[in-house]
Amino acid sequence: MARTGRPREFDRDKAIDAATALFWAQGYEPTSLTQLKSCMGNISPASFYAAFGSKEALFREVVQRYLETYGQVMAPLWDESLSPREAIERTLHGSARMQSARAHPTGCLVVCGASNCSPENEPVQALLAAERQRTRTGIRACVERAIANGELNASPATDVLPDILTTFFHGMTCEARDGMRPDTLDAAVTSLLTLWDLNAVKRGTAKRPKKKLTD
Amino acid sequence: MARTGRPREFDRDKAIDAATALFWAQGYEPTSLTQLKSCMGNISPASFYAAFGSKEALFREVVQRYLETYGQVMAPLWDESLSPREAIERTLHGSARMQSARAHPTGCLVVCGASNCSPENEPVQALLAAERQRTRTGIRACVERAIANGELNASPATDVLPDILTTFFHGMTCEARDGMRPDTLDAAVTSLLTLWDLNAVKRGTAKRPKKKLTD
DNA sequence: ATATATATGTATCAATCGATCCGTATATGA
DNA sequence: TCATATACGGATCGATTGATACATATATAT
Repeated sequence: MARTGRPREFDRDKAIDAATALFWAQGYEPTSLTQLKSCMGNISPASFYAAFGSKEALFREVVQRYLETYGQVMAPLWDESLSPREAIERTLHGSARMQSARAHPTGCLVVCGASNCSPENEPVQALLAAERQRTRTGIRACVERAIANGELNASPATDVLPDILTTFFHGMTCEARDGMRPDTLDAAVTSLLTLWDLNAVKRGTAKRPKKKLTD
Repeated sequence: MARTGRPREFDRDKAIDAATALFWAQGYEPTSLTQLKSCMGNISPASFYAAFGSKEALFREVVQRYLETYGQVMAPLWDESLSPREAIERTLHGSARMQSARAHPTGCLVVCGASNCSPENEPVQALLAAERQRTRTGIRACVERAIANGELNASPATDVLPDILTTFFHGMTCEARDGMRPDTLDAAVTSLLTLWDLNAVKRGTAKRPKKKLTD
């Protein structure tokens, strides 16, 4: 049964998409209610607050939407049907291309969405920090699974491999924002994964590139 | 000869240091004049504007100060008395420890000082972006010098090496801000540099670690 | 002593911030 | 038809933003 009351005159989903683009490009704090209402189709303050509650509540919906769409480039991290190497590879390549694509703001909303924040908006910071931590955990789990699988050697190098991958991953936001091209970022990912292969257990059927590692 | 007029009642240098800490921790836009005046010793608006001109002008002085102090961890990049490998190594290790030190805000001011910015403050963004570009150029120059010196092979892997190093370098800000410990970040740098050594030209006197690469 | 130059304290500016109130419009349910 | 529920337009809230005005205080220069 349809909901009672006067129907909304704007598309709530499209409004969230528009807000996502704005928050993604500018970050949480610099994005004003005026800008938001404007990009959502010049809706009134009353409509805004009735539909979303507050700026922070809208941002939380935006993050949720982002994670369900663009953020799905990270999904391979938690897909245990993939080999750990493939999971990492797909995640990094996918993220590199997504973050540097020109169809939307560059970089990662989770990394740069609230990187400059007043103390009063610490909860917003914390929301994104928790999500970044989830990524770290996912990357580390892949490496540990590879060690458990016998795909990677256990060694000091594989101990720090998650930190390297994570640091590089988070650095892509800065590079993409500063204009690095998708192909360039993608090639960097490919080469970085040499660090994985260096520590791969050598077998007849090992997943190693056919070309020389250094080429 | 001493300057005419009533002398300033606060220490301009210390005020800039205090402002640096604040801008570093919060970023340009979220840092208010009220906070700045407060941390500078409760100076008045008149004193502030007489001494610094504007919030943006102060920020430019702060960036200058930062580059001359903390930012000097990057100096090896342009020190041609060092081998390229040493220059990169010292820069990354020094930056890793500086950015994660607890004596001051974590991360790099140049990376995160204006990462969330309204369109109206684009010049501030541009100031830091130009500095980041300078870093990229410096890193690339080191790699190219190493190739010219014969320390590194010219190859697709060395072509993308600057991009990998730069991306990792810029990612350290996120990791440091999220609490990564100095030793951890430092160890990641050490391991990342394996990518350099993989492409080092092999000679009897080559600068290669004595231990196995993967350890 | 007087002029000049700079700094300070206080009050205040216009603009914008996120958010709320109120009267009205438009839908459904009984 | 009338009650209920939701959305809308527009005015406005108090707080804060970066910045300025003006009178006064304190130094040097002549």
